[in-house]
Amino acid sequence: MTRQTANSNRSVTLADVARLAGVSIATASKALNGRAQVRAETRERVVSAARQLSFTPNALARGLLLGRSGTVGLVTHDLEGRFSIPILAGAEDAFGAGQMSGLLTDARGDTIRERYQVNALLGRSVDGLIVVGDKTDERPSLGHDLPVPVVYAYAPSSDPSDCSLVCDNVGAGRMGVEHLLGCGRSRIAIITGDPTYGAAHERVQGALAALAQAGLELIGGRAMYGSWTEDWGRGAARLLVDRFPAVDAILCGSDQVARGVLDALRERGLSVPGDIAVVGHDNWKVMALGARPTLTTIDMNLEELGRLAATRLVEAIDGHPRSGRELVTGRLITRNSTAPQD
Amino acid sequence: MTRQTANSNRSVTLADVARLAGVSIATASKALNGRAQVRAETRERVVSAARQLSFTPNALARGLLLGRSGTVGLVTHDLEGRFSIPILAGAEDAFGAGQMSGLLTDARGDTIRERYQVNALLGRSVDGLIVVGDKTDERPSLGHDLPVPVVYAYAPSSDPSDCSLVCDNVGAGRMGVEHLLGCGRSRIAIITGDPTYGAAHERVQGALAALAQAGLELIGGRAMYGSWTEDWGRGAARLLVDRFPAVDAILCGSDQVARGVLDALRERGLSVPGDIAVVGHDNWKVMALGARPTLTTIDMNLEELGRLAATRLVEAIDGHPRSGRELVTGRLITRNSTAPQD
DNA sequence: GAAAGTGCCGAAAAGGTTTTCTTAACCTAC
DNA sequence: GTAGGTTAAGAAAACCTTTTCGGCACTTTC
Repeated sequence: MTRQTANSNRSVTLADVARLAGVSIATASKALNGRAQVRAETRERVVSAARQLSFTPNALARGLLLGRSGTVGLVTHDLEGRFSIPILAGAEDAFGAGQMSGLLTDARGDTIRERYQVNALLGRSVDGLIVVGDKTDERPSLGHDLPVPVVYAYAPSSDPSDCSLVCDNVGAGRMGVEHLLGCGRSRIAIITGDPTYGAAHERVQGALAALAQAGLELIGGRAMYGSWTEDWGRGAARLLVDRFPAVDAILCGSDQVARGVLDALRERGLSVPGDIAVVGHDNWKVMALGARPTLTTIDMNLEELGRLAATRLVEAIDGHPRSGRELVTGRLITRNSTAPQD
Repeated sequence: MTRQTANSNRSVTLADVARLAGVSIATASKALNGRAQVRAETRERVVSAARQLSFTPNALARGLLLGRSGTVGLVTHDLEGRFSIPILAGAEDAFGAGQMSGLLTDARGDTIRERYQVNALLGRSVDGLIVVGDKTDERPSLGHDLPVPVVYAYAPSSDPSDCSLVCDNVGAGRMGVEHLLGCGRSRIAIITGDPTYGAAHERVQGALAALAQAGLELIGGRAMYGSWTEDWGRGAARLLVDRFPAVDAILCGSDQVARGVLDALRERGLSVPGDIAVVGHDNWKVMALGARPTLTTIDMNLEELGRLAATRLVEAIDGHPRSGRELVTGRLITRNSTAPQD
């Protein structure tokens, strides 16, 4: 049995196109890729043959030859997808439709696993890597002996010569306080989350700076740290209003915490924002929109961060790497918890 | 300048391993792949050479040759990642570490985009496709003229000869009611979500069947449809307890709805589960655990669904396709909203 | 009319791996 | 000692595309 038996399940190759167009494989390739040395009429013939056969070039063969696969590896530690999915979406946008695909793997916070995944991805000849963390704290670098560029998103690399994209937590804290000041509040308290998270401290730091600039002090003297839960938000809010009834605004470390705070305030008979204004952090839609009143919060612009990460990666792949940490500023989303908008 | 100049950024190939081990490329390949015709001592030498050079086979070259790339395409419509991320995780588990990688693309609910993504994935020689929907309603089939098998997850294909994996919504409804009956409740009402979602109806259908079996009728005579929001849950719960004060249990269509229901009941001074027991649906952790009391709910076993989807896909790739719809049953997670567990 | 130049096209190599087929070496049995 | 058999290893083809380089045919220029 010879090889030219009809092989229906084999996909159409460039050779098929060339045969149909009556040219060589080389010419067909040049015609389809817009290379110069092809007569217009020939090119036309090839293109129409390709269309007729609905030819799709084999990305594997091309990748093997060029040493570029047109794929990037995405190593995520955030299985909830709260951070990595918007980042992936942004990356897809930045790469341009169909030009680049993302190989997504999940390392589940495990360094060994991460190393393993990176190797698997390198074996697939990815052109670059984006590492997405699950918190904004520094993480160890993957090192510089990798054959492809790496961009760290959300969690920056501890090595300042790596390229990292992070949220501007300090700026976010500042932004929250400035908004509250602009709403006429001056007795501001902070209820935030887990003190082992750098993000919690950074946001507080920014808030304190803004307060200091306005010549104000934090109600209670210090931020209240706990956990990133509604439960803690409720408990902390009760404690706060009992000890400092004069408080007129609460800046929260996350939307979950803010949600708990809002519930506790309502149960204490305090009106929001009448008596106390509340600002959250994350713009986690289901939380912020389900809250009563709907929650003013800071959106970290994760899609933008993702787009930027992808852009930086493409630049690096094209031979123009950057290094250092780049801050992505958030934006305030005003809703009813600071300024009723009926 | 010759080619053998140290080329540090070029990765180590099988030829390098073979040279170090003092064998031919063919032998090296056979040794590393566990083929038979290699002497044990030779194999040992090759393996240690490979380890020494930290050799990783080039997946592109292998894929090109075998016609299998070792990647599967994941087309998702659920950018929130609420469904697709657990499914991806399950798939990764099922494929086995590093054996298969998932090329994730997001079609954003757009059929044109989906078609485009599928073609891009096929160009990358994926071995199969998993299509993840964003709701449990039927979706159009991708057709049977694709060169690779397709498995539909969460949203089944409208073509019954496709292989689809779906949640057992009917069973979930039944499960919820049976749990409530077991807790001694008999005056059960249903507050669910958007009536344009088949899932809403199916869960109701299962619940009604279980009620009928117990010789009971639904309080209010019919399920209350609205939207998948807390707002609706609150409003519906108020309406319900005003009109039917005797109700002693509410089965909710989602955790978000349940959350609203719980809030409204608490504000009406009704105790949960003392006066009224509440069951949710989804086991969306932040919702269910943040609720007061914590929410008994039905987990749809999405990881399991994902694992199963991946398993079915691998089977199909290996030449053993299945067709038809396969139900994945959920499991009840009991928390304090039906049975206090202090 | 010959030499130089130009425009198009095709042959072939390269990229890294797997598999088939061939060869070489060694052993067993008569 | 030779024929036949068995085992281990290597040579080469195949997968599909891109690019370089060579060559052919035709045009221009003196």
